[in-house]
Amino acid sequence: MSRAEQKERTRRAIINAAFSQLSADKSFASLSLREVAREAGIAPTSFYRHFADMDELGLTLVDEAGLMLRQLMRQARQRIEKNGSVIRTSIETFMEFVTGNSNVFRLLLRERSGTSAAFRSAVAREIQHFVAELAEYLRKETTCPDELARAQAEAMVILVFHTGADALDAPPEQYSYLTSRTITQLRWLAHGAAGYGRKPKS
Amino acid sequence: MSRAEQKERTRRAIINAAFSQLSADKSFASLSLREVAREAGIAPTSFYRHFADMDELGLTLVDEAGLMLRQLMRQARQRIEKNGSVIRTSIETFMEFVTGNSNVFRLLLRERSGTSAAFRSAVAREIQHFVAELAEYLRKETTCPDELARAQAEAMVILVFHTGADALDAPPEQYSYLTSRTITQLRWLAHGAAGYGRKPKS
DNA sequence: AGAATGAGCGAACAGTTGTAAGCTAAACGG
DNA sequence: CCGTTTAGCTTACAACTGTTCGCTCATTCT
Repeated sequence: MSRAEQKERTRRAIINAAFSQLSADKSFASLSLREVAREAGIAPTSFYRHFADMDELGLTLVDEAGLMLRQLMRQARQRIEKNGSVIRTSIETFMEFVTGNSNVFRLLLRERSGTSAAFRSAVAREIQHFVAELAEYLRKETTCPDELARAQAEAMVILVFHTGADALDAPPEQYSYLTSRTITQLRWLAHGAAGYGRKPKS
Repeated sequence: MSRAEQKERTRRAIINAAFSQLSADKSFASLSLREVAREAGIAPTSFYRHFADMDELGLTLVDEAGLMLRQLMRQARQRIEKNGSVIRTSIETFMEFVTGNSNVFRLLLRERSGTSAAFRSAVAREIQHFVAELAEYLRKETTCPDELARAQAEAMVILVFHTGADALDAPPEQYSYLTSRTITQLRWLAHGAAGYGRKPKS
């Protein structure tokens, strides 16, 4: 086997080891270098051949998680074309991701407010992809001015993201309730934003 | 000095030590028992005279943080009576809390998605106080049916909470923008919920 | 006054952590 | 084919962790 090939292989082993150790009771911050190395089947010191420290690994994980999210968006678009029903399809796709890759979602959820500024901004950047894309859609589809389209998109993404977080601690029989609740909230936002030029009431 | 009195005093010293060690780069989870004891000016082993373990301390901190939040709500109500402008006053009061007690807010923000189920539900409970109170207000003030009032209140609280989180990483000159953006979002919600009986469009 | 209680302490423990130094051996480049 | 490169290893160390044990000594109770 080629050397570069083998190196990439154990690099992936490290990444996978890290992902697989994440859980409801174990955050990335509570992961130790040695633990990861052990799970990856390498000596602790070999870790350094691939990452300078745990932070570098963490940023890689966030990047990969963001990648999965973007693939998800593409998948959601396909479904929408065949299905119509933009809001419902989007949320349901997202919920499937959250429940099917809960550890990946948890990583983003936690590091969004974690102790590393670099992590926080990395997660924020991934979320902004969502917001930007949704905002563009809203600009095309509605008569919303640019600035307000963004604010609307941000609110929507926050609510959906938060619903995902709720789902992590909720029993599966509540998923459909959570989904429909969020659909209602998003419709309110869309409806409110549509019928609302500017009203400086307070 | 009475014994109980003195005990309460060092108990507070421990709590204050823990709070004061929290920061943008230091979460409760990354706090060690010895660190807290050192800051509180006691021997590590003396910690156990007051708390069974760090988790118990953490739950106490969450409770205290929740208490501060409830005091904040009361304060906001007073301001509203003198000031009118419900939405703006509420958000501004909240933002003052976030910026003035950022470490307390960060605790709630982080433990909401932390690794301890007990912490998560403790924070969720505190947030539910907000939601319940706001939902009751909406029921009185509007024609919203109960279930929808709750959904509306939840969305609003989430958005406000999230704005607080944004403020933690934003330069102070952006606070007013964040505030007005959130006001807009809340108005959309209120407006959308008001003019919306039930419309099964998708 | 005398006994009991309990907050706080120091020493010690077994465990874990990140990381440095130096070696081996296999893949590579000339 | 021989020298260089380098992924991975073992060993080692110093720092820190949570927790147990037994002691002191001021407050409290009888």
